[in-house]
Amino acid sequence: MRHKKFTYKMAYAKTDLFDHKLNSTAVLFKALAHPARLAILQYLAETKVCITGDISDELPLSRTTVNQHLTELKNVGLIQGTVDGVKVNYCLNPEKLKEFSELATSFFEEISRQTNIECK
Amino acid sequence: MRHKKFTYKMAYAKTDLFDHKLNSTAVLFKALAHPARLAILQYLAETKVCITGDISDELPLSRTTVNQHLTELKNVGLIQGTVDGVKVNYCLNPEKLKEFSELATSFFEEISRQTNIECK
DNA sequence: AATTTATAACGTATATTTGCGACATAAAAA
DNA sequence: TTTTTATGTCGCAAATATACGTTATAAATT
Repeated sequence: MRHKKFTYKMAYAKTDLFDHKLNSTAVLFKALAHPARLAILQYLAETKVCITGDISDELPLSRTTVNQHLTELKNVGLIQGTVDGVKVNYCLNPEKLKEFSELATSFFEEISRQTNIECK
Repeated sequence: MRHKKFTYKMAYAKTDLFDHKLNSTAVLFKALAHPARLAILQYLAETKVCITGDISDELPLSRTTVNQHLTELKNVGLIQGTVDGVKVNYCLNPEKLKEFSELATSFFEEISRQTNIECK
């Protein structure tokens, strides 16, 4: 235990106690932490044409759930949706995608720099 | 709704319905989806010397919670722990780290291939 | 105007994650 | 041997995540 000066009783969500960049990176990884969301991204990448939300026909999930995942991806900016009458055309956001890719890559590079570690 | 032939009543954890590689990738991202775990990895990378579990002194979290995060990282193979008497020396697993890095990179590349998408 | 279609929003149930204190264990030190 | 030290395990509480049905809304179609 050795004298912790932190005595919060609240549980969970202590993300504000960490470095800003670490949080951003974690948020990025969290957005990609579900196969459905990865599948959605892949689907949007394959069908170059922007596709409406009925991606649910391609996934073993209900429309509601897919919509929820879409919203999550939209919240982090990985995809965009433009309204077209009743429909919504979704597509990838290349800029954000690149930004995220670089963030992930830099994290891996940063911690992979010293590989000469021996865990005896 | 358009005629879904999926009528599971069970909620949650439908990961078995997705592609194996997608699941692996999602598991990887999930392991990195918390700032504490990222901080632990960074700490282990900085202190080249393998360090014991009292990484908790470096983080605003209790020893128990840190231990939990360490276990998660151990479960996916990102870190290793070798017993040394009462202590446990933790260190990064360079191979797994590289493997994960490549998996992430290939995913990003795969979906970033076609960037000429216009979300009109 | 009534119906269809596509989405989003709301509410709910369940599973998982996060966080922690308390206790157990075992090696090392006194 | 008693005490200290370092870890791990257990159980609990609270917050989130996941999944889905139902309902609401609004554009398009009939």
